[in-house]
Amino acid sequence: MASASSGSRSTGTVRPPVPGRPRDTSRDLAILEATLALLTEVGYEQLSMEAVAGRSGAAKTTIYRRYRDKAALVTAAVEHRSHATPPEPDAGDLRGDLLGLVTWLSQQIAGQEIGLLGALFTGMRSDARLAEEMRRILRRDEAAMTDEPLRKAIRHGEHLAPRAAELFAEVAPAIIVHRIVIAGEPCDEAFIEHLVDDILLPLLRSH
Amino acid sequence: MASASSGSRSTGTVRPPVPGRPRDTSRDLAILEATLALLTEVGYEQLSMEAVAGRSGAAKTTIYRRYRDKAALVTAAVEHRSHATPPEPDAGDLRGDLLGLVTWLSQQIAGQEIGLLGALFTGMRSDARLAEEMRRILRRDEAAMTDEPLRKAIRHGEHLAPRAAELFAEVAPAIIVHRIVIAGEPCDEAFIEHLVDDILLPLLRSH
Amino acid sequence: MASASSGSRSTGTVRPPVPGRPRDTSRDLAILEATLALLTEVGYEQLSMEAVAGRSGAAKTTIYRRYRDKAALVTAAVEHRSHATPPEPDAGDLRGDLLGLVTWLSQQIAGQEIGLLGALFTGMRSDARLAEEMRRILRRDEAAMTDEPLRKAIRHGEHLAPRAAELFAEVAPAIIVHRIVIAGEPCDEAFIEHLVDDILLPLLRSH
Amino acid sequence: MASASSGSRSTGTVRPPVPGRPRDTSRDLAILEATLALLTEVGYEQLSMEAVAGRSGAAKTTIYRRYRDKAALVTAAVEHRSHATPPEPDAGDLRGDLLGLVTWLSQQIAGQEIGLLGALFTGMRSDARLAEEMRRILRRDEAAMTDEPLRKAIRHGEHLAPRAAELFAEVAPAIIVHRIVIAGEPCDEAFIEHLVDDILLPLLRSH
DNA sequence: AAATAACCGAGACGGTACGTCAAGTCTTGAG
DNA sequence: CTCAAGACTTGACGTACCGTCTCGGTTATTT
Repeated sequence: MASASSGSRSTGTVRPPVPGRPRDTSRDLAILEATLALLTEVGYEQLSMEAVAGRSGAAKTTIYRRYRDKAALVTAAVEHRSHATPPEPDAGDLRGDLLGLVTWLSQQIAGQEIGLLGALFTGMRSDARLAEEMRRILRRDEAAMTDEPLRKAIRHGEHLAPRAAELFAEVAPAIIVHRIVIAGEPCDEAFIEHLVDDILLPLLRSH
Repeated sequence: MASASSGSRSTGTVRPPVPGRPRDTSRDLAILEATLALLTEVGYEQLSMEAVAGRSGAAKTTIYRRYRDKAALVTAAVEHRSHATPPEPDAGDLRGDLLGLVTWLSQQIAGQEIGLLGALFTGMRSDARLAEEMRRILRRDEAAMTDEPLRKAIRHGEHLAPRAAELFAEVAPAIIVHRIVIAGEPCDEAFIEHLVDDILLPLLRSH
Repeated sequence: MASASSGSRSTGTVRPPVPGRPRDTSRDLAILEATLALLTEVGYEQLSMEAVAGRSGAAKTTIYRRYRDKAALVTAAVEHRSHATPPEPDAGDLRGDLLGLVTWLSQQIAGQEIGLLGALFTGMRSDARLAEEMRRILRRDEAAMTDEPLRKAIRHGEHLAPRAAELFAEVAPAIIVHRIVIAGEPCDEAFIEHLVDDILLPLLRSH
Repeated sequence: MASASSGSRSTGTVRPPVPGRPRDTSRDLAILEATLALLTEVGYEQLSMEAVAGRSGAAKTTIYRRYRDKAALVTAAVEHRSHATPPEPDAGDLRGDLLGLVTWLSQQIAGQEIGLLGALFTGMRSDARLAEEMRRILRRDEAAMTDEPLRKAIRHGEHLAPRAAELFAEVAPAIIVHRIVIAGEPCDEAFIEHLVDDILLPLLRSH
């Protein structure tokens, strides 16, 4: 990858000391945070490497040493952002848990995933490897936001469809993303109730 | 509309004789077709006005006289493309009809909608009006591809959920787009059967 | 050459009207004059295309459309500068005429040729064609400054060496350039008298 | 001097024992030879410190510890190169001796001096002290190549102009450099004969 | 023997300028 | 007024070197 995930994380043994001046980790942080800020402010298209350099106080070369191009930079920035943890299901019944989970999920998608989708579209053609990397992040995030939380939500032994968690992970994010991007409408309370009552609950309860 | 065109097309009355050389309608066609071809070949980001001008044989001026920028051009080009008509349901049973419809639908999305999504992401920040236009097209197309066909498919009086057609139109395209874009996997036969058997049929039959 | 000397200058007939917007000649002028000014101020090495663009008010692309690189630009700028005309010999005797001519010649070389020599050294390796062009200018200028003036100076029928004019053109500029560049000393009155009395006159009068 | 080196090499007295690891003299040699090689290959302008470091196997730090910048490095490299000794005059007559001397001289200039001239042009504006240093080397070399050899050549008591040696040292290198740099033509046999017969001999014999 | 100090390689760092590309605007001559 | 052609300004791209600055590690002399 552009940014070394370096590996060798758990060898336990001494790592062979790389020669030369080590990278300044404070630069990494400044670059990624400037990228995230600009991504939120102006979107993927309008985000320029020049602006990232300016805001982060790093030279352009310092950025390019780490990330081969804009798409890689944005990927890393999104990868780096703090991972929000889903809320604990606490409503006591499945419908309440689902409402809470879907509400939180739609906020996460609206706030964070949209920027990454721009990078995905741009990089898709020119760099398949990079596109795959972005997809990996998106999938991992969606899984984290849906899979485990749902298993908790259905702990009450309700009589649900087999593979209910997988179904939820497949359907809920798809419909939320579709609404935000294609429909261009916010995920308000009415929509979330509709999603839970008319789609998710019938689906999960079907056998 | 982005395109100033439209004007005076079928008023029936005398059109005020505009002075000067009239627009060459063959240019319109050449421009839009070059745009569509390039959109398919290289994607939205890599599509350059320069290349459209070169391939269509039109001058850049001629393009900008019609479309104020790249996003508007792509919007018009997608708007212009020939509208495919959904297949007639002919399997005799609901599952067979759904399989046929979903197969055709996923091909349409994979082939045509993806290009427009790039324009949508680009234009979203800079031009809300344009984004809305692109969404209008996407919504209209999805509706055309789902609403009417489904009504035909359920003509047999099966015992379906109320508003089954709306549900289908909301769920099916969302999941297909999500699979293509986020998962990056093709909509092959196995996936389509899964979509129909595990998601759509349970959902439509729930009451 | 990078800049079209275009030719067709004396065809007398209509020149086939090239399509497209013609180049803005005011840009040519501004670019060349900014180049000359900067060349004088900071020298060849420190002259940057960026600075030329800034001072001339032209975009970098406008410069690169005309001149493929810095060396070509400087060549054109020096080519463009106003050609000074040598003084009329009016001293009445050969020595006086030579003193006047050499004085003027050394001023020209000190003021104008030095900048071009930097471009010559830079371009020599990377672009033989360009180097040849610069040499052509240098030779032409030196010839104009030495050949014709000397013929006038020796009009009195003095008993000079055959090919005296060629000898002068070969020796005088060489020694002047050498003094300025290698010795790094100015061509003051004492040096000029030395050059005329100890080198040029003996040489021209030898038979 | 640019290089702080030199010091204390043959004073015979005790040199104040500087603490710390002494400089690795093998590095000096590698750096200077890499510089000379690159200077010949690509010329002054294209010679980069990075390339010198790469070829010499030395780190950039090690170079900059010795030479403050490119011009100083090149100066030192040219200073360091082996000094060729002029051929003994052995033709028996003045013309033959001059032909031999000028032939050798033009080879030296073509092979070694040209590179230094690039450094001279570059450094002239930015660092007068450095330019003066380069001029010192050039002058010293030219003097070594012309002064002493000529005195030997004219040992036969020929009837020559007073200060003939100085005249030769002033005229011959100037014309050779001029031909190579400005005319861009090689110093072949015909030119050398012309230089000796039409310029040097008449000049030296004039009284 | 230890401490100190300068050396060395490697390479990261903030910069400047490069030469290129595409965007969107402007200007010509011809129709 | 339209068209093709192409010049124009603007702004960002990604690259190459510049000269400086850490690093880990290596010799030397001095305590």
